[in-house]
Amino acid sequence: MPLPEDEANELLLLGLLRRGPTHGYALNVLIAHDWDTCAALKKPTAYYLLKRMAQKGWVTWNKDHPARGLQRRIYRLTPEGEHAFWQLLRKNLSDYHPIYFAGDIGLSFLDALSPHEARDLLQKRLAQIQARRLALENAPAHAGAAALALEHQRYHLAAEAHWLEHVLETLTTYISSQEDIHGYPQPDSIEPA
Amino acid sequence: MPLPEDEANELLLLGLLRRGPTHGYALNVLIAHDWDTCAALKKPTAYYLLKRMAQKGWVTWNKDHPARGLQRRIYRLTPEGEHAFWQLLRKNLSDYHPIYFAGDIGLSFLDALSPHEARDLLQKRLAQIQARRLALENAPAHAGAAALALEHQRYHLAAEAHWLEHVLETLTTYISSQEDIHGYPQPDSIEPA
DNA sequence: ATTCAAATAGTCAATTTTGACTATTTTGAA
DNA sequence: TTCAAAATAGTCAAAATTGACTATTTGAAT
Repeated sequence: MPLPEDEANELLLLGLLRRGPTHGYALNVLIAHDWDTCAALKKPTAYYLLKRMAQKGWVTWNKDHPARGLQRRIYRLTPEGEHAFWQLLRKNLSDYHPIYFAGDIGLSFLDALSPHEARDLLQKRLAQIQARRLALENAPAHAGAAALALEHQRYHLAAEAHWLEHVLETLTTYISSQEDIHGYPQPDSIEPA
Repeated sequence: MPLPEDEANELLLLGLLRRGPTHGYALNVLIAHDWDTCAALKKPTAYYLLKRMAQKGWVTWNKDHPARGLQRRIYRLTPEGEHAFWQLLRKNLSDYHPIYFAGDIGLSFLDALSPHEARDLLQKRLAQIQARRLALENAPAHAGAAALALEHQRYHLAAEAHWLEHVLETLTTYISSQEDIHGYPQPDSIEPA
């Protein structure tokens, strides 16, 4: 039983090969350009998966013999690969793939820091989210295929920004209440000896 | 330069050890119970990371000698480990960690299916999201620590559900318009030979 | 004509991850 | 008390992942 991401990556490669026989470089460039928002598939991993799918009989390759230029492998889908594509697509669409937020670990230990420092750090995080949102707004609308994925990523980032803003509001309110009590701002926490 | 998830997992282990010396089993049970919504850290990986952090001088362990019961390692934080905790915490909080949705790969190839089948499959996905939301609503509010992470996961799942509902609405509208044109529902697509 | 950068096409060693496994101790039911 | 299941504590071989590397070809500037 492979991981869900593993299956998704295989699905991506099969889906791209379904458009027609392709060589490895084109696959990797396409993934890095048009799927950069939803796939973290590095080049060596792509070649590894292609080899593995070849063993499963889903893809084959043959060397081309260009009159000029580098010799290279032309990968193509087999009928079994076409079948696998449909199965993986149906599974991918019908399953929910849980998300783990690496950033939530830090939030779990937020109370180890002073509210002031926590707020400053999270504001940096929020700025990065907003920068990413801006970048995606200005991104050229990837024709058809990845459009839904792009819309999803935008929607997600908007939700992330809203949620972080809410957290920051809570923190700021707390800081204000502390200032009221003590009459002066709290110093930043120093790492205990 | 380690991966962000890697750093987050180290941060988690350090943060737990910061509460006091602990043996491996307790760490793993805690992670599986209280951090299951934000960390995908398996037992062998946890032991691997503990060993690696021991090499970095961040943690040490000594065997205990219980009068009865299994002998086991008691892991504890070194001063260097305490220092590393602060560094990793600050980095984790101030950085945004991009998310890759495995489910977006399938969405990119949605047009390979009939709108009818696509709708049915995505409705299954939505049902799973709603089930997970319900489970999290009824989850016992993990005391303090992971509360923010839980809130985040809830917020995220609500956004996911809303977005999928929007996609499904678009699909359904499209299906209706097709029915208007043809006067009868489209048959489910058959996998091409 | 030469040279330097970029595009093309992958490979490999080292690291990371995990499913499956071993082994002992405690608990609780019959 | 006896036996089985669950809790406890970790290990290991196999698989997956990737940073860094090699090597050739093309394009463009000089």
